[in-house]
Amino acid sequence: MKISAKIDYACRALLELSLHWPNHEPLQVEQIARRQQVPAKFLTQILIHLKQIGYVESVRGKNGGYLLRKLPREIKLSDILENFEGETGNARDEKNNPILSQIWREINQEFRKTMDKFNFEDICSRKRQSDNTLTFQI
Amino acid sequence: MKISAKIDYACRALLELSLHWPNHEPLQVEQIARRQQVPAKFLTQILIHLKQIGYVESVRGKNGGYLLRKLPREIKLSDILENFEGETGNARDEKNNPILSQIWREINQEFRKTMDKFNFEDICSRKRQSDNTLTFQI
DNA sequence: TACTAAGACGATTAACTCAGTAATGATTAA
DNA sequence: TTAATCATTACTGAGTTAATCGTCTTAGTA
Repeated sequence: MKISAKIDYACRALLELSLHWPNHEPLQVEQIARRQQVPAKFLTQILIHLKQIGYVESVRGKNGGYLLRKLPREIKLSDILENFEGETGNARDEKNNPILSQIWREINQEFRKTMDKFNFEDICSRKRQSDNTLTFQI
Repeated sequence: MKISAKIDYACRALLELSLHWPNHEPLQVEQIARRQQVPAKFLTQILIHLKQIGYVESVRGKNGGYLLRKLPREIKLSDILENFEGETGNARDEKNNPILSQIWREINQEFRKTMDKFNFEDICSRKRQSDNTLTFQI
């Protein structure tokens, strides 16, 4: 079970934007990239994709940047994974080996259920909580 | 969640060998390939890998072929996935984003638990049962 | 015992995807 | 008008995937 850099980065960007929310000032690619240690140029591409699938909006020109287009609570990890990975099933053995095929489907469903449990409001809470803990420890 | 051709084919081969078990005649790559509709030469590589990680054994020379080296019940989908995918985690953000990192770990655990449920004895039963059903339907 | 065909073995390759860079264009606030 | 910023396209190198080719082993046999 591998999480590609792209998906990982997309989630980091959404986390950063969620932490920023509900502030209406757009957040620049450069800033997100710096805070989350992601290559900025690469992140640009990812944000464009996130925009196309409706999770963020962009403000062009000076003082532009990105903003969430949904409530953090409405964005789930499963959505992102599916949108970035494309088709989740494998049609390869649909015809030839229906049993295995069925098993992959069952596994996929379970997987999706797990991913559904994580939305960005919760992830933000966890982040804030862990930051507090850290502060106290220092 | 994508299942690569390699993993899919590996599972098909193991299914075929499990169905053949406990017969001690080795099963030829050519046969497995034909029955499961897998490119034979490619399957060879996969079987070599399965041999290296101890799931099958080979008999060389004429009348050679492959045999299971474990009981079907002892082979779980999770084993195969892990052995073929290599490392399951992503160390990318371990340092920078421990929260996301932790979440990926939790998801991975769930995933593993799901995959643990499937062993090849059960898959064989399902296969045999479905074949029977088909026969009755015809 | 030397030969031959069946069949495993392992190196190699072609195509593709992933991760990232670079260059250039379009848009807007100041 | 200019500087900041997103948008778009093309490119590249590394790594992976899917598949092939040629070689080595072995059983059977004349």
